[in-house]
Amino acid sequence: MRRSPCCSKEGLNKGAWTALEDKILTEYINIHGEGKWRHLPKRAGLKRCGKSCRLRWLNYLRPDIKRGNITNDEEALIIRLHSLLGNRWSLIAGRLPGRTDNEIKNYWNTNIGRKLQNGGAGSTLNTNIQQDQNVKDQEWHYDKGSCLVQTKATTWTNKVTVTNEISRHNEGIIIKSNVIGDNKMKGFLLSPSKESNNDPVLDFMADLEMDGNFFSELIEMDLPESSCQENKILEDNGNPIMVDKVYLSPKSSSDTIHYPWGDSWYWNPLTYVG
DNA sequence: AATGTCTGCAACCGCCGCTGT
DNA sequence: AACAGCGGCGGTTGCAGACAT
Repeated sequence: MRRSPCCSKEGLNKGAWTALEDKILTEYINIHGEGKWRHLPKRAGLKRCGKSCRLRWLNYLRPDIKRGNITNDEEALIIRLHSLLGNRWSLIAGRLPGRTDNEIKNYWNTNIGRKLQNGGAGSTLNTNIQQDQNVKDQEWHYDKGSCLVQTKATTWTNKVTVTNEISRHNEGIIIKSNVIGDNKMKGFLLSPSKESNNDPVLDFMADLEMDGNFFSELIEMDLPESSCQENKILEDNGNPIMVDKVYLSPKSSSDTIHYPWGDSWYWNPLTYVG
């Protein structure tokens, strides 16, 4: 059954907002707060759809909106996050304070996407973008269960508990992890290779079988405050484990997985937390 | 100067998940 | 369990200004 429109379209203004409309909306929200978008236009005296009011507020009028061009750092982060999350603009925007999903989406479509299309000789692409071009050139196996990035946003806040059992073996440390919640992840992070043991920070090989949401949601996890420091993730008993690098490998040697980030993937999840 | 084309981005649209009944 | 309302999301559109001819 088809839903009715969010509000009657009869007699409503459309298109660009006027300064007066902005003023009315801003003053109303400053007094009454956000939410109740459906009823807001009538109560505020605006001839606008509730959705339109919400969009205008979130993308333009909100006081914490950051104006100005996207910086190089922000662009690099967008590219990196996009390689992880795909077109989940709201999640990406959530990692860029003051930026909106609409702004990032527009920026991607008009700048980065175009650069990627033109990527190659003479372009000003930085390394990240060139890597992303390589990503595009690779075949993804979206639909074969091998891709870890989903395109649909989900909300998964405060539902997640990561427990780690650490056992030391001759070959190093094995961390068994599981995520308790609606999303399932099972797997383990293997010890650093012997070759990398010069690094005081552990390199882990990951052999993971997990829900496709896991990585994107891991970014969203509310880790304990202390876990955000010095690349530490807390064990159950509260002792920190140093985790700096995670590499992924196919679940079995027979799998042929082309990860978007290349054959192996460097990721410091705590970069994005807190 | 006039006209056509391109670009950036604000805004709209339709779909979806969550929640309350 | 089924339904409806709401908020949120991503894709797309359309317009205004910039730029090219």
